[in-house]
Amino acid sequence: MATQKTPRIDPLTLEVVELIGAVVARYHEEYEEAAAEHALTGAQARLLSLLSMEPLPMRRLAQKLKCEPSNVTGIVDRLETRGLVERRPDPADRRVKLAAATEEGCRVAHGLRDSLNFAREPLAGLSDNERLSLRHLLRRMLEA
Amino acid sequence: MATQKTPRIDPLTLEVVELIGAVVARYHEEYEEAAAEHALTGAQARLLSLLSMEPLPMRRLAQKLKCEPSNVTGIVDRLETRGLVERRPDPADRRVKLAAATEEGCRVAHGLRDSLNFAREPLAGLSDNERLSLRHLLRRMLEA
DNA sequence: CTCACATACTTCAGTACCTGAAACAACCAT
DNA sequence: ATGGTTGTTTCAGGTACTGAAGTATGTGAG
Repeated sequence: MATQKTPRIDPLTLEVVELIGAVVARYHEEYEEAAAEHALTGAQARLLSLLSMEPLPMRRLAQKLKCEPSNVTGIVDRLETRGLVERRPDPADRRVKLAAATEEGCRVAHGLRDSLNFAREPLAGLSDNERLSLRHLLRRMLEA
Repeated sequence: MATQKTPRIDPLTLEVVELIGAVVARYHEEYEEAAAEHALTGAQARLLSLLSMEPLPMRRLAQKLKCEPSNVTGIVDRLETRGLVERRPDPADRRVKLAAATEEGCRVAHGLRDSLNFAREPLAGLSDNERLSLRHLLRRMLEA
């Protein structure tokens, strides 16, 4: 177990991994860029996007963002200061605070989604058939 | 221009974008996880991986990481404190400091690459033909 | 050669993000 | 009622990042 590292490096797999890395890098780049256009950080944009669908307790936000609840407090604080998010009491449980996007917050979230042109640009060059097989392959990768 | 947002949302494209988002999320998750196993942050892991190929001036590192040079100083500082990276003078230009992975740094970088199992797990379920067409599609996406 | 300008790196102040521990309030089971 | 659990916040500590200022070195025009 000591001498044999990366037993057989299938060159095809290696290249695919590299390509995925490139896609990931590009996706992130464009996401941060789109967020910055709306004066949001990446974390703020992700959180606001979640809230634009439905209000969520802080706890759930932390789970979805895969971080500690204490972290969410700060991000929501900053968004609340800017009037994009508000905290509402949960009628069913007085411990819980529901974070919800304000009307303005929803507008910003939609603008963000629209300017997230990673959708159009790189996918535009693909035919419908190519998109179909891409969908199939990505699904298979993710179900593993 | 006010009423008509996201003119026609091709559902197929939308789903593919969503799937790419999921792949990106998963990739990042696993990358950070692999880095953490070696007591590295994501930024440190990326920088160390670059240096494990060849020594680079701080300036080049900033370009590759798409951040300010002043930021690289701090990351290299932390890695240098742990003996994973060292600063060498550039014989050709005394202004330049070449950051280079130490022997220990190279070991950690290789360990990182090995434990980056996003390669094996999700791609393992794909046949060679599927990998080939995935490669083709990713290439086409990136060349745009 | 010298002077002005550009380049490479660092330092510093300021912000955001993130974690883990501790505090607090509210829920819930016994 | 009591004791344990859960949801949120606060705080301390650390990393990441930017932009401005500072230092040292290279370089080109005169």
